[in-house]
Amino acid sequence: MRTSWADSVSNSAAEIAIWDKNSLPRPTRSTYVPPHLRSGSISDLSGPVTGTNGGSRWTGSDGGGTKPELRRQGQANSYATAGRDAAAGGGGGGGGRNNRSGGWDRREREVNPFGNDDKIYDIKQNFSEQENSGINFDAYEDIPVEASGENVPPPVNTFAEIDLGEILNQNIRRCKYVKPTPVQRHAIPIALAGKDLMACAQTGSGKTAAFCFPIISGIMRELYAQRSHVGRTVYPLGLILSPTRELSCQIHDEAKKFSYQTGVKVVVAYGGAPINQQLRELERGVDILVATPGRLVDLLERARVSLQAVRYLALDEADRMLDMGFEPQIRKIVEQMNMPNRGVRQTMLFSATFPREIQRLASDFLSNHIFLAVGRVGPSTDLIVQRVEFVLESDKRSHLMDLLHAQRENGNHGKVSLNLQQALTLVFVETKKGADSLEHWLCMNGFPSTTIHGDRTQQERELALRSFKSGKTPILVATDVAARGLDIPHVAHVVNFDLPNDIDDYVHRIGRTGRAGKTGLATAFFNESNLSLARPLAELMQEASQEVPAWLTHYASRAPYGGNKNRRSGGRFGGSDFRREESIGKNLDYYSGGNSGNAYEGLVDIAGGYAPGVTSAWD
DNA sequence: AAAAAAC
Repeated sequence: MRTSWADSVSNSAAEIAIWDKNSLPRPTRSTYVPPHLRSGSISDLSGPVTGTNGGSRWTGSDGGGTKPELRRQGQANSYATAGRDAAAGGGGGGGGRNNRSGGWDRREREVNPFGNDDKIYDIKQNFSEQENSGINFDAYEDIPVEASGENVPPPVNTFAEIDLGEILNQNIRRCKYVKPTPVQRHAIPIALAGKDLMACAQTGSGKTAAFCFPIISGIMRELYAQRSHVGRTVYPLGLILSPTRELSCQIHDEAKKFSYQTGVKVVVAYGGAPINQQLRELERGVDILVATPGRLVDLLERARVSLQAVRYLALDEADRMLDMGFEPQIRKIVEQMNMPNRGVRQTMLFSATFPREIQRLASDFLSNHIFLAVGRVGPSTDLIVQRVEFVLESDKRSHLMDLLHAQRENGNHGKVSLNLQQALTLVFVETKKGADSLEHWLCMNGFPSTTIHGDRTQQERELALRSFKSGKTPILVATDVAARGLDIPHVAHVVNFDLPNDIDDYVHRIGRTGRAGKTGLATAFFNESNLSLARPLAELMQEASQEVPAWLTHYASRAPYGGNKNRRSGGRFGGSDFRREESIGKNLDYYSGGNSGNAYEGLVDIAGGYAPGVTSAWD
């Protein structure tokens, strides 16, 4: 039972004040409240805990030009700790809140995310290297990059140049990151400069880090960004949204590594799992919340989370988040839930694919953003070999069986490998029912498989993913729930048993292989029910220097024009800035476009005029 | 038409 004091606080003082740190006195540090005292009798906290303002400094979310500082009002029971301030200095203390005496310690020891969590990922032990050191950086040297917008900060070449501070540098070393990937080289300076960002880039090349490091660093540096709560409502400073539960988990796992010992607390919330545990986790404090939209809305409606203090918003797989199914929910979260306005918060959108319509939608959430596109790895050949085969619906199963037998006999497509390193095969189908049925059939025919789709319980989904990752069931039959973002090492083969209707989905699906500089194979079963995909698929494959079968070219040439309805934004690698494209449409003058001052491009002649609908960078 | 996402 909450005390009346707490109730009155939550009624009257729930606002997060925004003020200018330069013109207002800095609040004195609030009293630390150890976790075991928090949910209990708050009234022990000697009433108003500090605060220099009278509590009337609420100014709404009008930025007034410069980015204002978001602050808790003083009179509530803020329990921000001193840890972050010291941690931001990067030196002396050698750690964040958790290392500090009087910190969270003892009761809540931060689990070392680099430590012995190999129960889940035990297959890694069987592979020769850590994942990240396996990245083939040479392949990244010459990739094309486009960045447009005002005052684009130049890219960096090393992590040292970025100056994220010693604690983050240690985590970078622990992650075995040697040097930043292309998306990191470009995106991190942009994000650190406080700019909004729309980025097309590969997930396999460290996209998560590209938005996590700036957010963590920003929260550490910001002396005024203190963790706070009012009653049972918590106020995260960073919010990361993703379209599937598994992807949210994955981002959370990574973010925990990046934030280790920084004192920045990352919590994940998603549906299908008991909410109580997530609530407890939130109550213990949250700086960065990683969530799927549905569960977040639930938490917001229960008033267990408020977005009022959000300073950093990141949407992963942003084009999916803004497509027809998700857009209303995202709009609700971003525009109708008290989140600071664009321009006040910093917004970062990441995806491999950014159709122009989605870019236009997304610009509602952005303020004078920089558009960044990082091209695919390698100039003409690719890490993913794509094959298309004409397979009648009725022949699909036996054809798959042939492939799997051949694969089994060849080992990993001819690669010399240990038994342990058996190739993982990811099979995409159209429907949940189809997934179950194919999985059952494969198992009956001697191919240990499992399946992941939205009709399975979350427990089943997570078990399936673990079983697949570990190699216990080296075949995973999946719907599009697994198409995006999931980083599953050692997927050697992606089979599009049923092709998707949207070429972007195809791009994301095949991107589950050929990750982190490794090679992969993607096989698609094409038949007359995929006619609308013929043209974009043929174009995509041609662009990626893949062998396009004559019959596919034939279908493509006869395909109805509507096959291009999901028209991509043009440009040869991952799309280009729709603002620029629209200005081209108006006056054909490339560089006089209103929004694209000071653009730079690397290594690619953007003005070359590529057909719309062609692009080849994947997430 | 299907998939995903809350209870």
